[in-house]
Amino acid sequence: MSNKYNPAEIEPKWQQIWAEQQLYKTVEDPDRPKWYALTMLPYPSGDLHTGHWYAYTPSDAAARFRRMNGYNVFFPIGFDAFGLNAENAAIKHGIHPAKWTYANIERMRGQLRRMGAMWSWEHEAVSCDPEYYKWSQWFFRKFYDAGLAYREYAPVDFCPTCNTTLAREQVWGDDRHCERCGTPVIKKNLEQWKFRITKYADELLDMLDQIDWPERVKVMQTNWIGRSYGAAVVFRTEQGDALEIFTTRPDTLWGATFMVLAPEHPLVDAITTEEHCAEVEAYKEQAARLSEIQRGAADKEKTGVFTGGYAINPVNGERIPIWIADYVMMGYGTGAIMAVPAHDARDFAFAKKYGLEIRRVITGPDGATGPLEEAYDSKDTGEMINSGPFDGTPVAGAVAKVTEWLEANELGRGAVNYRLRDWLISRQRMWGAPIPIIYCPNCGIVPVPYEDLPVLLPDDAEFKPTGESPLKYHEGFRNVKCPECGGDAERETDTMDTFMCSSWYQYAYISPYWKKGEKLKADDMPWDKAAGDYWLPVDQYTGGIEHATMHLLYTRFFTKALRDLGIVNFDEPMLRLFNQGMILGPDGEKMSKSRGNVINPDEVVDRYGADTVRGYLMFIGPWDQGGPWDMQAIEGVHRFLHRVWAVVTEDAQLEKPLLEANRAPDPAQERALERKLHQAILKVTDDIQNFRFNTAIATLMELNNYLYKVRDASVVNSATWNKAVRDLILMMAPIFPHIADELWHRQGNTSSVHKQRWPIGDPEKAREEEITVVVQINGKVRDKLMMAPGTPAATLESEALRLSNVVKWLDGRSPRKVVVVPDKLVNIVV
RNA sequence: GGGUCGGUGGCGGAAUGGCAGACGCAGCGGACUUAAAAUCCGCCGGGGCAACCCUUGUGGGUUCGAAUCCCACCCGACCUACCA
Repeated sequence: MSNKYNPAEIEPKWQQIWAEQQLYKTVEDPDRPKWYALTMLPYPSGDLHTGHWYAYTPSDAAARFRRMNGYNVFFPIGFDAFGLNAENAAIKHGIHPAKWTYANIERMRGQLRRMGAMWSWEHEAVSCDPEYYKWSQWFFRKFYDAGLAYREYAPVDFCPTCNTTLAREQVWGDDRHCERCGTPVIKKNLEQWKFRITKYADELLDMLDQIDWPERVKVMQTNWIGRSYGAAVVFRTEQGDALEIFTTRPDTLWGATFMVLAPEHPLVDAITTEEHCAEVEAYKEQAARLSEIQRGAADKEKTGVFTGGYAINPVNGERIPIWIADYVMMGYGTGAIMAVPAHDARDFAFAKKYGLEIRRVITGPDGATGPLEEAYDSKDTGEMINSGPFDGTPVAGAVAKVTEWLEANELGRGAVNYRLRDWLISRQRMWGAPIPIIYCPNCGIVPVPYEDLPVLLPDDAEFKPTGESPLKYHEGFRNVKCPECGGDAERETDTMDTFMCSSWYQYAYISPYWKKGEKLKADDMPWDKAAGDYWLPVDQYTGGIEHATMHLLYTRFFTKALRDLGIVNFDEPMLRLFNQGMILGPDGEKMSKSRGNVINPDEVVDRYGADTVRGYLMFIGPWDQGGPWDMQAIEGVHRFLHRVWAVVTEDAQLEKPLLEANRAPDPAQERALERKLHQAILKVTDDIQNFRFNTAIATLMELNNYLYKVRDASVVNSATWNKAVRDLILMMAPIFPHIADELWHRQGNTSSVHKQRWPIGDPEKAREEEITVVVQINGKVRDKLMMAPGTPAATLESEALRLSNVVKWLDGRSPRKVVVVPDKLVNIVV
């Protein structure tokens, strides 16, 4: 056995021993509290990068900590294995996506094992396995039966590079680009499958209060769902067509001097007069073209054209012109607005530009009624004017009063509007779970019967460089007999959004590939119910913030849908969430091949070992903050491990009697060490519990430095010393699992350090016997007192006033006031 | 435009109303070595010989006392956006 710390030797050794002893195998145990620790599963790109290490090793440390604290911890891992990369590789290299994917998974399993994490590998789930996607299809079928899955012809976002439609959540940024590849999306009119997530809009919003998630994720989801209260008011065109609008300001209805429709609005053609026809057509075309590129920045100059048509304002019977403009979106509200230029900035700008009437219906804060320089949009200050029966009504509370009046007069009603759209799940790609639907010329849309699941992906698909899904051209796949009439029919060739597969993986882990090879039924249970009842829901979820309005929204919806289907009996899938930050390259920029700032974790592990890499990543700073990789700073953590190794193994080799005969035990030193130890235990316990790994490691370093300081003193090999060394090893176990187990065994233990209980810090033993009390004069430190804790304020004051420095600074003046904070300070004010 | 988070030594960061800079990196000095590396010990915000003074983006405020709380502003990161 080598006496030097050699991670290359001990790390593979312990990884093998842990695997052989099935140290991390999980079984349900009703006698222990359960803890389901989940971390976002990787996409099998083929290489584990530093970001994976940054996401996974701290969550592993937290899981290990829970385990040492008596929890029965479930910490599974798997692969989100469908997706376009595999398909692109297939087109490029002519290999089937499954082959590419499974080869990558195999490689990544090896890389993941090098982290030394405590994953329950026996629960691994791979979403592209037919025994997995059989259930993804089963859920689709359940949603279809429940009316939560439907097919709709509508304008949708399409990525021309990925050759597929996208959900609204997967279109990002100002330029509306594809979340996956960055290409700006285009609009297409297509018939697509959607999930009715909007049914749960209120619940998704309101239940955010019940989960312990980071505030910024809650804010992002709140904004994304975008609930706003107001009124729906029905205007009429002169031809008599109803023209419904949504407004958050029904109190400004009397100020509506024109209306604006989105260029795509279905009534545009009906209201456009012959005279304006050419202009309107031209504008519509321009808007359509623009939306394909992009409608541009928000501060863009507003444009629009008059249709020649008029509408009747229901509250005052006024005839107002109808315009079309691209600042009104078909995808929000009804695609039509009443324009109140006096009290809406956008309408104001539009009215100014086109010379439309601006009529003030709310007074200014000072009672002003004159012409406006800019839109006045206060909901709190002012009163209504030029508003018929409401003149004189204070604007605060006016929305409710007007809404009531609208309802009483059957002109409109209170309404809630959401920004959230239904989740478009159709993807025109091959490498995904096929949507289990058959189109029959006689029977129409026919869902694949439960017992016929899964609808398998063909393994002889032909990949064309056109980027189109091979399923479309695969006769054997596409042609099918109708399950109802037995006649010739065709399968749906679109597959499901991969976010569908990752919406339920936390359940798949419970019993991976449940009912393997069995036929499914409508009333099946997708996992072992008893195991699910024990483990669910997830107690702690960790992962990146980039999924705030995608995966994290979808999986919440999914769980609510499952609850309504009677499959789960809770409302929220993940009770706590923590978002780690992003690890950056040494230059402080996002790691990327093109920047050449990528740190390859394999190489760093080769050089320093997994424990050092784990510890370094956790030592950089707060986990949710991320930060740049520092080539040199990692040495500090590595050095720390060497120093721990040295002090522990040297001590073990000493084999000297408990205390050398010529040295008397020094109770003061022993007490000091004991105090330091218990302070460290309390601090490290609190820190790890709250994911503050950086300060936890700093505390371990401090304790180790202290051991160095006292190692030549008479405490060495005393019971106090041995306890300190033992607890240091225990506290290192979650973050540095390999070196901890090695040192633990070298201390003579035979059972793994990872089966031990976390040390308990005793606040009594951690307490200082003497406290430095700062003595200030006018808030400036002038002297210090060493006092016993709990010394009464009066004593502190009189002691402080006797200090020579204090006497000198007072210079004969008498204190005006003395502030005493026991155990902290005395502040003398003159 | 709106929202969220942040701004502390040469660097990563600690301290969330009570001694600013824990811990680590880099740097400096010393021990060991023929020498270097490694290791160990010490120093390490700025000014000043010193007593002391200055110092947490800027300016105000609250307080006996502010990096921490409040107001205004500047800068940065992320999210979001003609949302009616």
